[in-house]
Amino acid sequence: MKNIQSYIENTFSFSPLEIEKILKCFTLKSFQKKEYFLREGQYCKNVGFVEKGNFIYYQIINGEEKICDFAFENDWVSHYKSLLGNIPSEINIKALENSELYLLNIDKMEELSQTLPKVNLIRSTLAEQYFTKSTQRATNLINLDAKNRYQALLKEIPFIHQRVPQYYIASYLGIKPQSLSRIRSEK
Amino acid sequence: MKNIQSYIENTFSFSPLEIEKILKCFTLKSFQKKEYFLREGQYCKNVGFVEKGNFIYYQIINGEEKICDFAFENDWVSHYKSLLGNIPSEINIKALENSELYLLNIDKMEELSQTLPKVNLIRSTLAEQYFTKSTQRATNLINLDAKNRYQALLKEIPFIHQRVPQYYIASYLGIKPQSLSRIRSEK
DNA sequence: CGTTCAGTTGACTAAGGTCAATTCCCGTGG
DNA sequence: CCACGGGAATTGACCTTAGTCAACTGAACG
Repeated sequence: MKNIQSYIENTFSFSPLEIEKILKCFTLKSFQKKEYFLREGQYCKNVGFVEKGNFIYYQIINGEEKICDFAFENDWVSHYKSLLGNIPSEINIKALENSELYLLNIDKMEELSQTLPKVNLIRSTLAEQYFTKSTQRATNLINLDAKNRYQALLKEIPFIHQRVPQYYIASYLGIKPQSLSRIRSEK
Repeated sequence: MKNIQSYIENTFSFSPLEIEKILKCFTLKSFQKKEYFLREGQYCKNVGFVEKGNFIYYQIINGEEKICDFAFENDWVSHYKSLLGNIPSEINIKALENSELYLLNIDKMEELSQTLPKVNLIRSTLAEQYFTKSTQRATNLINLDAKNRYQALLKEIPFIHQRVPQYYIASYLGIKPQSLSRIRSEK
């Protein structure tokens, strides 16, 4: 079965009919490695569900790519601020691997939630997930040193080293690649 | 005129009749200095609009109060995750001064948005504001040193020293009170 | 093979933390 | 009105963590 279907079945209590109705609003799109879901300056009009592959979120600051998030299978991909506020994105979201997303257009979601108010559950789950992730990241940056942030990340995404280059992981943690290398060697 | 009224008039394009309808759903509540809007473990059921006064958001971590947000006049007060997810709060929100909030119950907001769909604008503005604040905080923690974070905060809230003790400001910035004192004297 | 770029390692530096001693400020009670 | 007490803020000396700069290794790919 498709990831998106089992995700929606297991996360919300929709009837088979409702699920069918919801799934019909999504369209499948493939992304090549390094292809962009969203670029700085664009308006984000979709939320995507990662059926396969992975994506990084980053900003260019002082000429450096600063990674601010990852998305793997069963995560949602979107730039919340641009989507909700209808403003240009300050971030870039690109595929690190060949990937597949189920896309849902924001206007379509709006429309769908008229006939099926329970769809608002999806919307608030999405909001909650994004909000939780970014506050947790700030909390970790304040309360944990680099080594503990790294261990927390490994606990959250144990397979990250298999799928993301180490210098991206370091960037996400807010440290230099050299420092992450030392943390790892120190064991 | 009340802050809440001019805020809603200026932020959204509602008709006078709509505004009246919306305002009727809010109730005014006073908070004594040090009184709590929300405590760890409680379920957050309201959003509040700060008519007067100010509030801090904090978590207790390793026995220390870690400040994670402030709210002043014309800000919204709420714990988004608890409100949306209907889960107990991990944070505390308390008044630093004698304050007044206009409270809107989440179920009431739900109900109101049935008859007046434009109310969803308020909801998404709220979400956007919270999301923006927390991602900006994480971005600042990654990209700026303590001095620049302090200057960014002063730019955002120029009057903060008049209304918040310095050790709370330091906590929000993720540094020790001694360090903030040194940053200020160095100027 | 040689080029390139990720990752490692070493030596040194800088930002911020820690511990401790004052000093400042403000509310309270005599 | 003044003196006192207690918490906030400042300052100094020293320490720890992560950054910087640079050299080197190793794997991937043309």
